[in-house]
Amino acid sequence: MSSSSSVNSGCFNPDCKEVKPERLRKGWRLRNGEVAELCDRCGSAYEEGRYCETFHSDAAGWRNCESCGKRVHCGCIVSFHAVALLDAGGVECMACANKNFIMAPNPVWPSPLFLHLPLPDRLKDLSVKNWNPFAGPSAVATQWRQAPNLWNAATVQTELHPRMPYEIDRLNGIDKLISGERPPAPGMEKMKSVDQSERVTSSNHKTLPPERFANGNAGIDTAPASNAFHREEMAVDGLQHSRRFAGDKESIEPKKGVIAEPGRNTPAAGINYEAHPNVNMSVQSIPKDDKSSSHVGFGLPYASPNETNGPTKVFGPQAQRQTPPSAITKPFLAGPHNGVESTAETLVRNGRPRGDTRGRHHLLPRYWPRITDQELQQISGDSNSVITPLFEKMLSASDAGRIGRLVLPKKCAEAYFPSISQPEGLPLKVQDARGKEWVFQFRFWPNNNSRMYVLEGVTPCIQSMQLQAGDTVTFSRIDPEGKLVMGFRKASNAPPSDQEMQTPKSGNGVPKNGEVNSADPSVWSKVDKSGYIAKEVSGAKASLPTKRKSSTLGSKSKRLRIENEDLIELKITWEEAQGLLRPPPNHFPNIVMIEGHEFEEYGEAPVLGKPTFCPTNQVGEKFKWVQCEDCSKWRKLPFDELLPSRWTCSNNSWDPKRSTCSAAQELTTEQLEDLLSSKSTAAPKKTKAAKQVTETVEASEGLDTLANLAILGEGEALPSSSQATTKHPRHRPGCSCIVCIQPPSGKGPKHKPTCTCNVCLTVKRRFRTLMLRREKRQSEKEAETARKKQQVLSQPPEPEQEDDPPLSSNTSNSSSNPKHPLVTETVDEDPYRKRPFSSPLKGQIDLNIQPEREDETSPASDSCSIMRLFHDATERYLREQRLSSSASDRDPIIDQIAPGGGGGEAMGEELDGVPCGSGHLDGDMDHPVTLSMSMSASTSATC
DNA sequence: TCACTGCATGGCT
DNA sequence: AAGCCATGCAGTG
Repeated sequence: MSSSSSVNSGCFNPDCKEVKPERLRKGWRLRNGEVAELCDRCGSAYEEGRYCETFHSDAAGWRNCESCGKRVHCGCIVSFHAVALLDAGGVECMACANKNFIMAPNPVWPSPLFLHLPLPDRLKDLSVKNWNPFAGPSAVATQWRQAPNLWNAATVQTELHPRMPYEIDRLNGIDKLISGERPPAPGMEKMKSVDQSERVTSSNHKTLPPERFANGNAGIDTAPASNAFHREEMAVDGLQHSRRFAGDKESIEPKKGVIAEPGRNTPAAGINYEAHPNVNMSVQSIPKDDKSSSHVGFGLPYASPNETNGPTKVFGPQAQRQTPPSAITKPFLAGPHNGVESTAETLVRNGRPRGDTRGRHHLLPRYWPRITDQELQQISGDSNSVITPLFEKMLSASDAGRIGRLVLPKKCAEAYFPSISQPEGLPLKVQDARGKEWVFQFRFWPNNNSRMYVLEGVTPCIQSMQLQAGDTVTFSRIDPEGKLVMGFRKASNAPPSDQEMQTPKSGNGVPKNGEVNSADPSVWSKVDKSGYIAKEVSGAKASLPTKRKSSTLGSKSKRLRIENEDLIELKITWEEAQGLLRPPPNHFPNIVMIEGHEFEEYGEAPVLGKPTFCPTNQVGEKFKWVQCEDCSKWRKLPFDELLPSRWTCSNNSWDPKRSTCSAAQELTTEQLEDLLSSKSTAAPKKTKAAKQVTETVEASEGLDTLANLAILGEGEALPSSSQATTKHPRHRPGCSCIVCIQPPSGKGPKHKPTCTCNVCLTVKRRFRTLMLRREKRQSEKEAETARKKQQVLSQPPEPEQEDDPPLSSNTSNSSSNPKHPLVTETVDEDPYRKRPFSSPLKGQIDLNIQPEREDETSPASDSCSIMRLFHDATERYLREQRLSSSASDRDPIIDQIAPGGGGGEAMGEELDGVPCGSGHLDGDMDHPVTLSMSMSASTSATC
């Protein structure tokens, strides 16, 4: 401390007799930025507003309140905040000033007075139920630069020393600024005076719901916004108010200088740090693009959507932009929704000048917290906690990846998180859904003259919450505890408008829906390093972020994802997916038995559709049975009935009596089972569907996916379908290909050569289909070649680079053949053809292949792995054929691939010789099929 | 070889 | 066109 009194026996008060106080209490902010330390007695006097009466009774500067006549001291740093200077001259005590402020028709003038209100008075007069955010007991909490801290209730107050103007700044690391390290703030430098009449409306003050004040949100301003304010901004604002009050706008600049220069840090400067929530009311009409709004300090950048419904709905056009307008009703709810200037929060944040922030005054909608009032209520529970949604963010693959870094939206970070000046940042305590506290490192990286904020060390938390890419984390604050809560919303959950977005919480402000979803951690998958997400994401609706560079939608798609509730993620088992495949019209599938499993084979792309079955009754009438996706009851429909993507009983216009879910099912489950089992096609799946009624909801989600996919048409047609899945960037939500249906890398069963899982079986089955096609093409090709040879008898045929090589030939030199992608895709596997079965994938099927990329070579691992499957598939298929098929039914493919009937390696060698493709094979065989299904299943007709 | 860290890159708003 | 930010990637241990 620079004061001579600092040499005093510990108590800063030179008049104090206390030599060695047991403990020191915080007093007023000194000009050097430090805080006067007082003994208990002096500190108590200070806190109670008796300091000057006690120690300065004989000093000059005593005046009488113009209103109540009370004697007030206005001549020292201690008492500075206890008086208000009146426009007409004279002074008022804070009590009167406060009263007048509240009641005055034009509340503008007193605003600065509040800045001067000594803490004790502030607390008493304002009856602020502080929603204070982060003024918690922890050191971390004190890092928060939240304006509302100024209005912390006593509970908070006790956690800290009495709130003095500078003190808060110090707590937030602003002391540095005061010490001269504070960089120039554009908002200050460019600060313009704004007509008070534009910034404040008396009605606002008068009509503020009590809780507004109770929350410390001071009317229009809401918590987050308040939080967003930086001390600097507040200071600026305070200055402005102060100067306005003094009727000397021009003197603002000098004042700013005072703030920035510790040596000149006068009490007046200190005032600037004493923003008052009430003053926040003054910002509404600040032109949003007016940088001067930065000074706003008082104007919370964000206001709750509620506010648009309330008496304080005075915001500009942006105020109308709240997302789900009806979603949030709590007055205290705050968020960026209103779009009210957020410039202030960033202009001088972190002590760095904010460049051009015009037009970026509010958070992007994608970060708006979409929490309903109900959710807030649930979060706050029975307690008096006040939940302040701050922002939310959908987890990207990077966020959810193992790297453990959650990229924070810059504005959010700067608005709601503590100010950090060093890249190392600081630890941040965050409470998760289960009330568990985590400490993340909140830091930033310099990035293009800007910053990139991240939360590090989030992996454990994210895993704990079972979050994946596509899920959304929400940051809220619980007051008065001031805890930062990291809630979450699963991608599968309904959007806020459904009021399902977040959920009852576990008392700590955490939504429960996620917990519900994650009740069984076993069903959750982790996001692997590649950013794949598990298909098990419960529910069907998902909005998955994709790799930015592989996405055709980019950031724009984010909003689409958010808003497009039709987006769903495949969540069915492979078996279920199999059951969704129907033979195309006028085609009858071949039933193939592989390892005792019955599979359909389609000569052409199958139809994708809802799980219906179309039996024929005794009189030859054909009809269709379809399952309601709500109640899982099966309903009978005309055979030619076209089904929507989601069919429920309510869609049953054909049978009004059974157009509600409450209507009884026409057939018993047993009868249905009989029907299903008697149906030859897709028996496994359909039988299962009939039997496992309880699982039909889940299945139907998958059906939804597939049906939607079919209805929506081919991939790029709609954003939803064009969006690559995180699981497999090249695939689309709803993709039923083997890549997408198989558990993510590292999850699920290992695929050994003897594996008989559905995935492997499917690979085998499709391999056979491929072989059949290839055989057919090959035959055609050979015929064509023969014709050519006849035409050029005397000349040796040109190497047909463009043609499919014979099945038995080495295809290593084959090049891309646009005419025969199926074939040409197989060439890339050549380098790996002869590799032994030692896949580096260790038995897994690597999903990270890009079937569409015919010009690329899949990793060797893919090749090996897939090849192994093909080997195995063929092997088993042959075995099966030998067992179950007659000689006359021999598959030409078999004859060709396994002429020797050998097994094992021999078989593998034979197969290697077949240009069947490696990693591409999957995509070749599968993905195109998926697309075909999409196209051919446009009606979901499945019969 | 892997995990981690910090910065760079570039698509997108 | 500046800035944001998802992601890549080199360096390091």
